[in-house]
Amino acid sequence: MARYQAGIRTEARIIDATRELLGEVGLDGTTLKAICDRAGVRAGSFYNLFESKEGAVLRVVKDAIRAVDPHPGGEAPDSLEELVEAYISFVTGQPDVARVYLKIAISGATNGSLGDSMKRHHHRRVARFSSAIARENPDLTDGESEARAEIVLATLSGLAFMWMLEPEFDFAHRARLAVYAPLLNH
Amino acid sequence: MARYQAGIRTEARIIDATRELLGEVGLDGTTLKAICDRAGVRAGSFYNLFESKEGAVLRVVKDAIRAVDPHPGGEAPDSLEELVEAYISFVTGQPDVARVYLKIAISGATNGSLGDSMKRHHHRRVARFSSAIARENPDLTDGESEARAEIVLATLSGLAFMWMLEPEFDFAHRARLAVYAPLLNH
DNA sequence: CTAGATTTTGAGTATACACTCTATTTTGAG
DNA sequence: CTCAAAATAGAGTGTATACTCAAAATCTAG
Repeated sequence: MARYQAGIRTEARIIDATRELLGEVGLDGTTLKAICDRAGVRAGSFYNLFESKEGAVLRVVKDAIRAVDPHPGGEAPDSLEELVEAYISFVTGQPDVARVYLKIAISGATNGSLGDSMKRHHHRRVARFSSAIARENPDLTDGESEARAEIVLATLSGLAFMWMLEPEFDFAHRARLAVYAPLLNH
Repeated sequence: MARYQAGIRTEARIIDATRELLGEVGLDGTTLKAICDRAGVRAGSFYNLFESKEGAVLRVVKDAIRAVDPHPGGEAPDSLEELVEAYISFVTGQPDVARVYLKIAISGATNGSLGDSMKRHHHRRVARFSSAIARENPDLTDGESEARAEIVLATLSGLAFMWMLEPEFDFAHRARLAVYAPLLNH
């Protein structure tokens, strides 16, 4: 009944390979053969450990979603700065996971069960940022806070996509400039 | 030697079907069968008019890229406001084409010849926005203008992605708020 | 109307995919 | 050491894909 060490190590290698591939070549490039080749495993071993390819992909994607928002309860009293810095740490500290998150956010967001999951996650994030902004700017209406939260999140996402386009793009620097400085001169 | 009307109409139907599918289900969901079914055509007719599936996809994608930036020469003396309003018109006025542009920007941007094309397009756009910002803010250094251009473009892209996630999202309103108002209170 | 060119058809090909199954090897608790 | 359970290998299955081709249908200039 107890699992053997070999199987546990193999499972980890498969998950690593899946995450790397999702970040490098996206969802449709992550074929079973590619996963098995990179993990140094045959198809039979894969299916001894996972019910389907989708199973491995979902594990990686759910981990990525969780990594970008570690307190889904919404109880953490984060400031906007903390939220922004957490996102910057996420992108710069776990680039593999971040790439998976960003690729899936678009390619899988508009259809499938993954899309619903992404939508819920997005609304949680907007609410999170919105309440932080409202806390720091008590004169704003709910709608104004939410609008600003959406704009901050859109900017961070857009900059992260630029970073994906060119890995040398200084995401952290641009993100701080965008959020902490006014967008245009006034 | 001269082409027949039937073939020209069929070609247009195939291009329309390809554009719709790319916007609805993305690159990998746009199969040859799906294109032919929607266009009311058999595979043989498709290949009488196009060299490959990629050929039809590239025509649609290049049209989409051209639609978002109608003056690639860079000679048009656009203001930032004109550039932003042009982008808003693009998203709200040609949603099909915009969806194709946004989907491909991510799913196809990191690999393949399409990726290079997208990178060049991106740099052209940054330069375009950057020179508009520099023109309107002569006290900024080149680096500062470019940074602000990247931030404006990231925000517009991010908001457009939110619009893709939920078609009811008021993209135009949020975009104007983001660009013309300071991001946070000051 | 006619004939040559264009277009359309639809069965057929090759390949890649996710996944299965059985035989074999490896593991580790007793 | 033993042996049942767990893990692995690798050939094999069915399906979907992009693409081909020869024959039939359709078009349009003259």
